[in-house]
Amino acid sequence: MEEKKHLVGGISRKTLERLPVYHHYLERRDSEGLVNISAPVIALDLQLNEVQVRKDIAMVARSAGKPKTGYVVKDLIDDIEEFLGYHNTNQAVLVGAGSLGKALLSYRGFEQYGVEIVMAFDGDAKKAEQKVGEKMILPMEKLENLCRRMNIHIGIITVPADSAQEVCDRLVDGGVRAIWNFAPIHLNVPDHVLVQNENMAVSLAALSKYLYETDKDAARGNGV
Amino acid sequence: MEEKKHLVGGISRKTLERLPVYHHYLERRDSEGLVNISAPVIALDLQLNEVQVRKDIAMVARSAGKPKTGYVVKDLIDDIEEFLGYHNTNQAVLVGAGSLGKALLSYRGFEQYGVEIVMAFDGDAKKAEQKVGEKMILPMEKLENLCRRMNIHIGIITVPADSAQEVCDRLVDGGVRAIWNFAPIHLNVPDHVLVQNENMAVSLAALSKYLYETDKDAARGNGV
DNA sequence: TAGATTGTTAATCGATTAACAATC
DNA sequence: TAGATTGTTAATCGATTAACAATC
Repeated sequence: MEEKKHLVGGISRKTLERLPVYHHYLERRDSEGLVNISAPVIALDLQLNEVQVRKDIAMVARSAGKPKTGYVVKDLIDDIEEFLGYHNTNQAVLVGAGSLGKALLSYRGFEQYGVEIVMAFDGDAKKAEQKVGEKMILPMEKLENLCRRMNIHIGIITVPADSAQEVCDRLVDGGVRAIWNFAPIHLNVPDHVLVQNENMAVSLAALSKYLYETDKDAARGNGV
Repeated sequence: MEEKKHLVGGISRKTLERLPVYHHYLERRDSEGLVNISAPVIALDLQLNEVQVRKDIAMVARSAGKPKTGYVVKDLIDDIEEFLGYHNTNQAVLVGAGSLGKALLSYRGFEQYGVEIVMAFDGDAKKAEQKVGEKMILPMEKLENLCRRMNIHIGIITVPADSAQEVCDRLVDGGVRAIWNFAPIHLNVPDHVLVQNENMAVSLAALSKYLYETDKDAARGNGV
């Protein structure tokens, strides 16, 4: 019953993380006119292990690579796109039209990955009824109802941590099955709902920590 | 020589990811007036293993927990903040004042984690010399020079993937030692530089994939 | 005291890397 | 053919979980 921890659809989380990186890399190599590519070359350029590259590719490729020549770049791109579902667009709603929320609303980049934000919700009456780009900001009251009626399955949470769990519950009530959470908080959800944490605090923590440690080492080294 | 892969300052990456989650959780419990807390309770609420919680705490806590009573909530909060360096602020620059970049510029939340964005750079002359909130957007020419002069060690990359590597190189030239990369691309950096990828494409891929798989399963189940 | 909880050592699990036969 | 590269099986490594003695 605790399946979804490491695997999403039979593929390890780590592999899933690398696929978009391969994808972008291959697109670039393709635009340079490269036709074939081998695992060792990919591994070298992306600083990965070549066996790992081969195994990742084996998870998604529909045709095998050829010894000596490697893989067909264009095929690999297609296979990754197909596997990640870049072509079947999912509609999403965003809750919390603060600065981060508005940025995501106006960000074009997501459609490339098959996700389209169609509208936003915000508890603040002043924000509601405004528009960001083409997208309406609606009052929270309409959330569950609209999600259900429009058959929306992805919710993006950009509210402060305090209200994130409540928003999460309401999204789930509205039929949302996948949640992209920008609040630095653990969300409790039913088993059938996937939570994807975009935890910026984590990244910042890692950065600060690294600088702190290296500064400390440097100070020690210098005898300062 | 390949140390920094899993560990940042002696602590495993996974533990580092959980620390901000504990931190926020403990702040909430503290605000509820809770004085002591035990690992099993934390584990239950955050859906983690209790031994894992205890080990994570052991990495950062300066005083041991007491059998039967557990840990002092306030001490734990202090210890995590101290460990993650929330108190020693690092200045950062941001490169790429598109919609995402502007959002991060105007986002208040980072200062809480010890990172302050002091200015931004953009190649577009029209954007340069504008301001977002209190923060100047400056032309790219000044990047290396200003980073050096202001002794800035964190660079945030929000340019399109095509120019990310070039921007990265220039940040490193400017003396930046930690890079927060929002472009969906692998960055090559010298050994002493830490790259933290905030790979939104990964999250979206996981979400899409999950929905696709569960829809597929449902369709199979229904015989549709 | 009895029992909940700690910290730690040992067992398990998953992901990465190495070794190698197959093949174009 | 010779050798680069594939796919796969086995070994290693790290992180998670289980087991347990110590203790308040």
